Amino acid sequence: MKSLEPIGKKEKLYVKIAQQINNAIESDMYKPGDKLPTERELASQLNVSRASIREALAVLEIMNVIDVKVGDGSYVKQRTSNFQFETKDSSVFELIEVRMYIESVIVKLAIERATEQNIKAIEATNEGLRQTIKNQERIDDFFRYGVAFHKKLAEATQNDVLIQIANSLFEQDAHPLWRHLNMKVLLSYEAREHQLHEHEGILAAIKTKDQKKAEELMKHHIEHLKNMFYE
Amino acid sequence: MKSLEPIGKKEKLYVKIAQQINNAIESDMYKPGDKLPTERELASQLNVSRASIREALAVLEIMNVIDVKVGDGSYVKQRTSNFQFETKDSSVFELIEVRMYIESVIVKLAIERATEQNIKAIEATNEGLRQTIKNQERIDDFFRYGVAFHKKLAEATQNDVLIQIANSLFEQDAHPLWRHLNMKVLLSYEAREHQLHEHEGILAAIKTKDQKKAEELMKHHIEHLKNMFYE
DNA sequence: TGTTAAAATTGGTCAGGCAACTAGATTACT
DNA sequence: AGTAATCTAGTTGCCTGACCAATTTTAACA
Repeated sequence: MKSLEPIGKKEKLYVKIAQQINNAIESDMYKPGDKLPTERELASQLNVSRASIREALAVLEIMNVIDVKVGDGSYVKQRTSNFQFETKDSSVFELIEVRMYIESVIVKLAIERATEQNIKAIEATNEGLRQTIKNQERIDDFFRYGVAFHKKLAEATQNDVLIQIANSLFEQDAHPLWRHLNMKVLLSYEAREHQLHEHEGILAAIKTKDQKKAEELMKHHIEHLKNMFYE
Repeated sequence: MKSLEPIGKKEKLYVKIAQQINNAIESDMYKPGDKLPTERELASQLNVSRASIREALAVLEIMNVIDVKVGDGSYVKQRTSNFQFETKDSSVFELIEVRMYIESVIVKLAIERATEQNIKAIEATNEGLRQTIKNQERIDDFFRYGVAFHKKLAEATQNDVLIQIANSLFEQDAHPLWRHLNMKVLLSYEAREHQLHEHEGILAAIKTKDQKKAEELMKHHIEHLKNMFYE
C-alpha cells in the first residue's frame, strides 16, 4: 500500500467556525469595535449548534481576537498593527535624546549585520549629498539624502521593528527640529560640508567594524545637530 | 488519585477549567502522553457541565497543550519548541530585541528622573497585579496591569518621544508575542506570580536608584518573556 | 488461534432551558 | 426639566439530556 496518508483530515467544527469568523474579521467584514452577530444568530447562519459556536468563540476570546461580554455580545478587539507614533508637540531636546540612544543601538547592530547592499545604499546617500553640494542643487534634495542616510543605516540592522521606529523618528517633517535644521543647512554651506563629512566618517567606521568609533562619531553627529539648533 | 478541585468565581468558567487542567499538567499530575479523564469524568469531578469542559478543552487544544482524539480521549502533548500559530519567528525576536534596548534606556532614565507620583503610579500597577492574582479576577485585567507597569515606567523618563515609542511597542495587541504571552499568563498561575515578583524587583531597584541591578532585572524579565514564548 | 462482528466507550454535535447580566427605554421623583 | 430609580427586552453563562460517529474492547465463531 502506498498512500496511507490521511488525505483530508477533517477539521473539527469549532476550528472551522473559528477560522471563518477570524477570516471575516481579517477581511474587514467586521472591524475593531464592531459587534458580532449573537451566538444564536451565528449558529443559525452557519447551520451549527450554539454549543459549537461557543467553543469557537472561546478560542477566539483566548486568542485575544474578540471580547465576549456577558449579557451584551461579542466585540472585535482593537488591534494596533504598526509602530508609528507622533512627536508633534514634544520638545527638541526629547527628540534628540531619544535619537542619541536609538542611533547608538542602530550603529551597533548595523555593524554586526549590514549586508553589502546595505552599505551600498548608505554610500549612495552620501554620494547624493556630495552631488547636491557640488551642483548647488535644491536644498530639499540635500535634506532628503541626509535623512535617507539614517534610514538606510536603520535598515542595516535587519530589525523591522527598529526600522519602523527609526522611520517614525525621521519622518516628523513638521517637527521644529527638522524645520530648523533644514533652514540652518539651507543657509550654511559649511553646515552641509560638515554633515557630509560626519556621515562619511560614520560609514567608514561601520565598514571597518569599529564599533566604538562609530558610536562615538554618531554621538558627536547628533550632538552637533543639537548645537545647531540651539545656537 | 488526587482529584481536581471545584471552581471558585469571577473568571469565566471555561477559563478556570482550562487553568486547572493546565496546572495539573504543569505540575506533572498528567505527563506528556498521558490520557486525561474523559470529558464526562472531568465534568463530574469538577462539578460542571460537559459543555463547559469542552470549551476548556477546545482552548487547550488550540494552544497545543493537549490532543483531543475522537472516540478515544484527550492526551497531553509533548512540550516542544514549535509555535502553534503561523508566525514569523523573526517578528517576535525583533520586538523582543528592541524592547531589550529601549527598556534598558527607560530604566536608566527613570532612575534619574522618576517623581514621587511616577513611583506611586508604578506601585499601583503592581498592586493591581497582586489583586487580580489574589481575587482570581479576569485575566484581561492582569494583562492590562502588566502592560501598565511598563508604560508607567516609560512615563517616569519624562521624555514624551520615548513614552510614545514605548507605547507603540506595548500596544501591539495583535502581535503574536502579546497574543502568546497573554495565553501563557492566562493558563499559568505560576507565570503570574513570577511576573509580579519580577516587577516588584525592578521597582525596588529603581527606588534605591541601583541602576545596575535595575537594568539587569529588566533584562532578565524580558529574557524570561522570550523564553515563555519559545518554550 | 485468528478473524470477524457486536457491544461498550468516547468525543462531536445538537436542541432547549433557566439564570445572570447589560443596555436602553420607561417611569417616578425632586 | 432634569435626574434617579425601575422595568424590559435581549444576550451571554451554564446546564441537561439526547443522539451520532469514530474508536476500542469484548465476545462469538470458524
